[in-house]
Amino acid sequence: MTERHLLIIDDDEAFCDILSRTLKRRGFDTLIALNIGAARDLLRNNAFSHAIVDLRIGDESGLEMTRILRTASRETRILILTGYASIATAVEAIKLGAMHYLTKPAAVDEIVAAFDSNEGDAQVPPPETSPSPKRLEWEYLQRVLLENHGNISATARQLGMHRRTLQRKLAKKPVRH
Amino acid sequence: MTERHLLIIDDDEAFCDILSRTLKRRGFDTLIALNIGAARDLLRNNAFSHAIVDLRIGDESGLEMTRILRTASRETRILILTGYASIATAVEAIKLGAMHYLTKPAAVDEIVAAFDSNEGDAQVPPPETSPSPKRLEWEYLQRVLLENHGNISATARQLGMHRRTLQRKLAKKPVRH
DNA sequence: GCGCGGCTGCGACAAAATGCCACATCCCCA
DNA sequence: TGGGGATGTGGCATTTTGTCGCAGCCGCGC
Repeated sequence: MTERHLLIIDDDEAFCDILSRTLKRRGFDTLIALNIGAARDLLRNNAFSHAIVDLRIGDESGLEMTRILRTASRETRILILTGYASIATAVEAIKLGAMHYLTKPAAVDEIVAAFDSNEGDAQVPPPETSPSPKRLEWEYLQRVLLENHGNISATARQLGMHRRTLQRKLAKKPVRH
Repeated sequence: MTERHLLIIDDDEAFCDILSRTLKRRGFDTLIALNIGAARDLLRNNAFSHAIVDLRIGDESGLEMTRILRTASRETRILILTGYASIATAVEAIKLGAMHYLTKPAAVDEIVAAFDSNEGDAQVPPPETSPSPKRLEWEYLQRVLLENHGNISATARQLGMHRRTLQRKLAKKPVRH
């Protein structure tokens, strides 16, 4: 495997840490930047073959970050990974040269698969099995619930779902697969 | 104004007619194709500077149509316009060379603006609100479906859900928020 | 102490979604 | 011409929702 220097740009430090650690086990050599300034500094002294960027880096824009990465190197494989996904930003990101656009939550396998797709055009077959929609939803609910400090009513409002329904979903155990 | 030859590919004839008439008033010289075959025929004898393509042309794929258009001419400004919008297909379409991706219903002004807009000077802010679980699921289904090249049975297996259920979910239009 | 607003858990019931089986087509031939 | 797989659809039995309503708690200001 060739060198895989990966830069993760996301303002969520805990998320970065976990992602970084996991990807290191997968053979990536990762660095983290919590904002665009930090990323710029790292770019001065490093060349990255891969990058994962969040759309919202604090109050900064991941699209701007993408532009910077692209300017620094046309070789970098840029992956957008965000909880604030929209079609408009996806379109923009791809135009800017991002190679893929995933929404949180996403399995690490999916991230790696996205990076590997088209690499030397050896097509990666789709995984045998992916998380079920139920599983994805459960993780998502947990994440938003955390954002709302465990407030069920607020979470339900934010998600546009009925509080009763959210309660019931949370009461259930996560589906395995 | 330079010549604006526009090809509309959509299986909804009424929609095509209205759109065509409106855009003619805006100075476009439009032709309509209700399916890929018809579009192919028109491409044999015409060169188009612009194209609007629906993602679901009957049971055919707008992505496939985009590929064909791109092959026919690298100059054509291709706009995807669909009621079944998803991030996965948007990413794919832009990679294939579409210049923009709008969701139905879209104002004619938006369409024209999209055609006229030049390179990504667009400032797209990420959304404030989180997507509803339904929306997230829709996006996910579309993504996996694309991975499986549109094979519904395979997608259902991969996701561990019933094929019938997947069919039904796909048949529905995506929820807005 | 008291009322108010917001959050929470939960029962009940109708409406909608899902799981599951069956069948008729198609299409392809790795 | 056969077999295997994919697809579209109809018809149920089950589950899961959407919605209301009600009661209990808690923090806060008067």
